Amino acid sequence: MDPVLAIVGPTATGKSALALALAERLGGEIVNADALQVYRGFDIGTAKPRLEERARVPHHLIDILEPHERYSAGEFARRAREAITEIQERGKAPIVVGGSGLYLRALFEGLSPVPPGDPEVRRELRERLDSEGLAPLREELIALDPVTAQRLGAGDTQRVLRALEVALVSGRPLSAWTAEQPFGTQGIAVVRIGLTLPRSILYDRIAGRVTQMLEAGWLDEVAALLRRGFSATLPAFQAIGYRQLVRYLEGMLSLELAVADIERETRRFAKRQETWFRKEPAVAWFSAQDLERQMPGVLEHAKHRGLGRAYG
RNA sequence: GGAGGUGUGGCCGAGUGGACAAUGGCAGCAGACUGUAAAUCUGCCGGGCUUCGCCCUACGGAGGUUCGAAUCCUCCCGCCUCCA
Repeated sequence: MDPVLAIVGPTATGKSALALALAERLGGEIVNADALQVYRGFDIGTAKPRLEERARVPHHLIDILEPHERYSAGEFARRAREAITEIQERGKAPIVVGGSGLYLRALFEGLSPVPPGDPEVRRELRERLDSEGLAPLREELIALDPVTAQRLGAGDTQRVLRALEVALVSGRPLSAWTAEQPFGTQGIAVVRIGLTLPRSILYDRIAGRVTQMLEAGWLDEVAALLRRGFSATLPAFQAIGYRQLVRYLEGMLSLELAVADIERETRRFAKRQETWFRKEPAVAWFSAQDLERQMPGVLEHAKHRGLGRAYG
């Protein structure tokens, strides 16, 4: 079986556009590797491909969940594998597109088989965090899983809670699970194409895109979601932009400050994505400044790396 | 012309005699990341070094007081407000 093509890179570089062009040229189908485009109703702020674009090429793993439903790297990897298999059975080329590094790693390298968490335990930990603070929880983690505790930053709330949850639910430390079957032991073959831009250009694009999103009715979108009764504390509402616009709608923040914050957080996010993908193995980087002109190089690279059958 | 205020590192902004190369934020740079990942977290950020430390230059400018000054005094320069 041919390897799977993956388009990676920071936000606002045009990954979706490139994927669409490639899919049309090659008779491919797109598998979305984005943590937020899965949610119905989160459209504008997630830069979700438009319906018209999705009509041109099949897109998978978009609009598959309601905003209150839970998604995760593992869930993504399972669904993406299914989608890839189906696409290949149809004789089409799967093209995975997304900027969520962990999700892509989960798909292509496989997560360690850590047992599922327990919502009840998670809720209790959350409550303890609110009442006692992080320090005692961290102490407990040091007792239950010193290896992981050592590894984590003292203030890393999210990971401390997660590690504690695993240890409490499974009776084994997270470090034991991951040691047993580390990343990479159940991977699938992939050819990675990376899109990149000089910082200054990328930052300009980010600012421009925020403006465009607002003009396209982003505020109405957020207001509509809240009106439907979805809690602003849902993970989906913690996404960049959504959390700021919620605060604006609640009168806690001026629109001007909200926009500035959205741009800033998006820039920082893009930087984090670059850091992640930079160390990712065998990414072939292409300039995102003129995607059309990059096509031949991208196709050539894909062919070289074993995508001959579908791309020949 | 008179009265008052103010001048801090790329920017904003704390600091009013020693613990100050100077809180914090922004901007910038680098990094971590195993099921919430658009999340969560970390480091650097005046200059130079042999970088858990040392040296130099620094808080508008010049002097002064003091063992010691971003912090007090004097003069000068810039900016702001009010009165004329």
